[in-house]
Amino acid sequence: MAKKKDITGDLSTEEKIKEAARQVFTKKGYAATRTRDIAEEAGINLALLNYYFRSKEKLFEIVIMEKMQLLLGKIGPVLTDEKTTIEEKVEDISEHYISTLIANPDIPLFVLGEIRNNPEKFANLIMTKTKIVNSAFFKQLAARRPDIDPLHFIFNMLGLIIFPFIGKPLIQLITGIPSERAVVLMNERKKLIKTWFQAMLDAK
Amino acid sequence: MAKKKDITGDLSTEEKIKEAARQVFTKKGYAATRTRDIAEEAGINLALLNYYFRSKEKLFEIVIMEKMQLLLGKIGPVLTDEKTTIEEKVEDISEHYISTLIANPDIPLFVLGEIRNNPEKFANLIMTKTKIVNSAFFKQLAARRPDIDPLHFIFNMLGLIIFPFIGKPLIQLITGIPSERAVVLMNERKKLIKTWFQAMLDAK
DNA sequence: AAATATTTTAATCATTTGATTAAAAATTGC
DNA sequence: GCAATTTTTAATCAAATGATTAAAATATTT
Repeated sequence: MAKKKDITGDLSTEEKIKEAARQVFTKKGYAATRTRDIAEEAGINLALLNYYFRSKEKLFEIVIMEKMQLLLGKIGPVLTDEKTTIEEKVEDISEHYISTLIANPDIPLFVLGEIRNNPEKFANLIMTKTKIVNSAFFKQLAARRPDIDPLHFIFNMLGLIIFPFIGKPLIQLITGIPSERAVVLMNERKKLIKTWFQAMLDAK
Repeated sequence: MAKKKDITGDLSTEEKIKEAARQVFTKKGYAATRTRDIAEEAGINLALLNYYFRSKEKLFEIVIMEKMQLLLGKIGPVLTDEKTTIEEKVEDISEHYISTLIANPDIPLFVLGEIRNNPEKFANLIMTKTKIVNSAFFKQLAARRPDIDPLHFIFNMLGLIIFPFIGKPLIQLITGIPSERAVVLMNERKKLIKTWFQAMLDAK
């Protein structure tokens, strides 16, 4: 066997390809990505991509599942936790996701775009992973505000957290704010969202 | 001249192609769309697409500009209006956009995705169209809450309005709510967002 | 060091896809 | 009704793209 491991900090060929695929796929989406882009980004011969991963589709599968896990992995357990309050859940999710998204700002648009292009494909995966409607969070919201559909507050929370990352290219074009300031703003939101969410819950 | 107009309710060939292009482009994005898809959707010969519009790119240009206008056209004038209050602006934008997006739910993901893929292309267009940072809305927000960056409230407003439409495929997969109920929810938000926004503004 | 197994490369294939062309069909002006 | 113009069609092109192959290079085992 001549298996090369990632020696001396350098990545193995396989890992170089995967990392390049993460970059290119998340930035441009599946359809706009050419396998040659990935090969170039990874600095490897195009044929190696198929040697290690069989096909563009298979490589994509790996990347999208990773990113989906990153976007959806945390939410289920938190929302179904019977022991925490609404406020604790919101703060937990807010802090966790903003940190994750600062490190991976392209994920939401990427994942949501691919779901749009292929809803059937992800249906099973997502449904098993997260059952919001029967969660503790849902019941807590319904008890606190029986007059408003709990889904509204789910939308609100996710909108406050995720939208800035989706809308960033637009807002950055409109306002011209530098990306360092954008990061500062996002960090501020970690705490602010909790307060805002409470205010919305109590609004009459 | 043998110019065919859309007689007896039927569309002209040119308009049939444009309408098909709207459908396919907004649903799948530029890269994932094949000119053959559009031709098939329009029920016309593929060559007619190039006969009327020269190229896929040119046809796309028309569609994306239309949709961008729909997404961004209203916001500038409202935000720069010196005569209206914060609350009136929020209500106006909220009602207008939710109505528009119920009729065109694919627009946000489409437009934001294409901006992501080609930020330079839209830079000029967007900057001239909307200068939020010097708007009356911005100043009003800064006066009302000097302790919080007004951009946060821009994000909040747009997030509350737009996110449900972007996240709908995801939420629909997660919750399994039927799309009629989704429309009901979106209509409810028209009024609710105004209240929520006020609550966030006053939150301490 | 020789034999074997693995990895990498350059060349090439087959399909897809945006676009063109030349001829046919339909429409219009006279 | 006939000539001119416009629209539509079928066939085809050229470039792009995902994938394969056979040979070369490299690493591993004995």
